[in-house]
Amino acid sequence: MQLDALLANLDDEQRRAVTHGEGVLLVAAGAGSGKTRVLTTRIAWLLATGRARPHEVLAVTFTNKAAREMVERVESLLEGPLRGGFVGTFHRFALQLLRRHPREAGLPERFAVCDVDDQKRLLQQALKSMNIAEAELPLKVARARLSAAKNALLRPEELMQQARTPLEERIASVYRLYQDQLRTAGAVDFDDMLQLSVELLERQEGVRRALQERFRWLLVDEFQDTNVAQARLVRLLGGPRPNLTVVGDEDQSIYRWRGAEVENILRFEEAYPQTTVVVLGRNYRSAEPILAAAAALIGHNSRRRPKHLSSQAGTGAPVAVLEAADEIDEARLVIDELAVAGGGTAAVLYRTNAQSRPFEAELVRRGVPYVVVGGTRFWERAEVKDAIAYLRLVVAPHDELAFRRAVRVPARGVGEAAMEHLARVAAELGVSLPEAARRSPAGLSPRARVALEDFFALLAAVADAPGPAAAVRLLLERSGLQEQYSLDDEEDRARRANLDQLLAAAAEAGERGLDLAAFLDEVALLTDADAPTSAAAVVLSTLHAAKGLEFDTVFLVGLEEGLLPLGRGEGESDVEEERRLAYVGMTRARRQLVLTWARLRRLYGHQAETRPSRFLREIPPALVKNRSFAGGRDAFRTHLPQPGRAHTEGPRAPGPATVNSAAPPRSPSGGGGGSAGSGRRSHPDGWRPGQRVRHPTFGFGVVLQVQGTAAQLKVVVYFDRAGRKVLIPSLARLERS
DNA sequence: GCTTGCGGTATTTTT
DNA sequence: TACCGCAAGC
Repeated sequence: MQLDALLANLDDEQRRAVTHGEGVLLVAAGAGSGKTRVLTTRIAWLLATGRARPHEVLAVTFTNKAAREMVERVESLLEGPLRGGFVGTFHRFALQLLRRHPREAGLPERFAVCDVDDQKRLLQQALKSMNIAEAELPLKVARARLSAAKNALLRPEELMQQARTPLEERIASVYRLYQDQLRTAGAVDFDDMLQLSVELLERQEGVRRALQERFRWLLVDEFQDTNVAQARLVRLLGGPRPNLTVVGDEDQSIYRWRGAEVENILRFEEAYPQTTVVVLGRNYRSAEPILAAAAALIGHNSRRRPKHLSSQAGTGAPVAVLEAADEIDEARLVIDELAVAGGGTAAVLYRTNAQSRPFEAELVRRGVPYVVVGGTRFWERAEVKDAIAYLRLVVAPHDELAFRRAVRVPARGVGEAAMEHLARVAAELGVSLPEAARRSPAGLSPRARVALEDFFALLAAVADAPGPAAAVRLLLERSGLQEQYSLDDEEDRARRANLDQLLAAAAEAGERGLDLAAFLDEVALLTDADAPTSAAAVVLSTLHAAKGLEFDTVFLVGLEEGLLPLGRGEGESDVEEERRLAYVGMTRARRQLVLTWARLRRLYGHQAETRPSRFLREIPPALVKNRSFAGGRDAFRTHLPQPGRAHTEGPRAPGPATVNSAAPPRSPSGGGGGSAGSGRRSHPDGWRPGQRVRHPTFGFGVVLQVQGTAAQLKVVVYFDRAGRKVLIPSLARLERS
């Protein structure tokens, strides 16, 4: 691509960031200022000008989705594939590094990656063996503390030294024990990946040098969310004369509770004195009043660089504030308003997942398609993890955690007693737990012994299967994992279908040339099928999950003291993070922003009076159109559009009578709304949003969204009875109906 | 060793 | 209100 063309559509600031040469660059990118565009164009520019060769580029993001998007956009700019460099998440980079140098990192050759469940189980074991009661140190707290320690690069000894109270000492001891057990199991957890990578690079000069020489260009997205370990990793990779670009916005830092250090970006110039700073100050997303309101709000934070964002998205309606009687009324008001808003994408954003309920109920009642972002995600579902545990054991025969999980499901008569016996035998023989089980030692019940023999025979067969798909298919057929779920129960059928999806994912990985081990590594780092950026449905999402998305209309709901900001207004820094959260929510809106609160809210079963959020007061009245309904619902509702054309594809529509009083949220008029993968066009592969389909397990549904093409084709379907599913039509038996 | 009932507890969750 | 994790029965 021509250089001119590459730079043609950038504003001055963006261009300055993109064409910065060597050295350290901080791009302070306000909401909607074209951050991703700058990052991707910069990579393309570095390559196109010959400053960087592809294999010298290391770009890190936080999510797989962001990484994927980055690759796609760079490739489209370059009009060709991007090969040789690394674009991916911090964790993927770290895992790759550890896989390449397990010895140097002090790990066994084929170490396992343990998931959250494994982690909890190990930790629980540790707590139990130390006789620590749940009341003294709840599992959750322990996990959070250990994670925080690891993210801060503290080893058990160091944590012990820092301990001020007996409880802190206990935590440090738990940490040590947990870590020992993890190593004995030959496993690393998520936080280890980063911590061990840092240690590896600090200790092994050769490895460090090699990486520094290879990756001459580093780029980091969402720098405001980095923790100590990640910042340190970046520092080590950069070496003495880094070519480092970081992009971020402290106002959108919302993961402090997970170890993110806003200081990393606020004090970046202290850490890298030679930094050039480019401020992207033009917002291309939100209409003027929305941006002004958001700016006024975030202006109340003190831990930030003062900045000006100017709207390039034109004027629009003032921000509306709606007062509802209670949370049910809130849902009704919002969906009413949605009907009036007409056209474009829309989202309801809330602080806590529990708030989605009334909205779901109301949307179902009216037959409006909707999508809930988050919830229990595919890869976290028990049935999927059970199957994965088997596969892990095939790849790493000594994976104790996988063994413990797999052997329990389906129940085969190997329970706690047998496990304890095996653990003793393992300790005596000095072998791993699965190895002990393989030897079928004396002292087991005959039933357990036979069960174990069958179990390992199955694993051997799976191991011999050619490729991941065959392995999964064999596993599902022979293990009973599929049969343990009935065909009558709705939940169970969904579980079966999820296992089918696992098979589909394995097949897809196989097509990409991955073997079973590589497939599992990928799975370990995967969390979700893509969150929808836009769909022919209303999006319900927590504020956290909405980061990075945008919608024509946004409803930010539950603006009450105690809910947003959440909690009991303890530390001021907590309130600042809550304010950032509200800010992130507001700046998701392109054309229209509606803020709501309810006078009464049912929380944990009790209804209580609320007070409007301080955040509402922090927005100047001039920017807001207040529409309070003292008596609840009246005048406004009479403005409801008439039912009109039936929107028959509505999910869970029991019959025409209840179908539709709200217009389809993405109306055919479209307007300026159609950005990502726009919904209505018919798809070359024959699937299009709105189409009715049928699936042998899920029954009837409607296509919400079509992503990708050909073999990569995925369709998002909202099933009347099973809800939202992402399917791969080439594998799932999906039919038009 | 696996299913039923009770009580305590409640954020947010990129990997 | 709802779920989850623990304690007692088949």
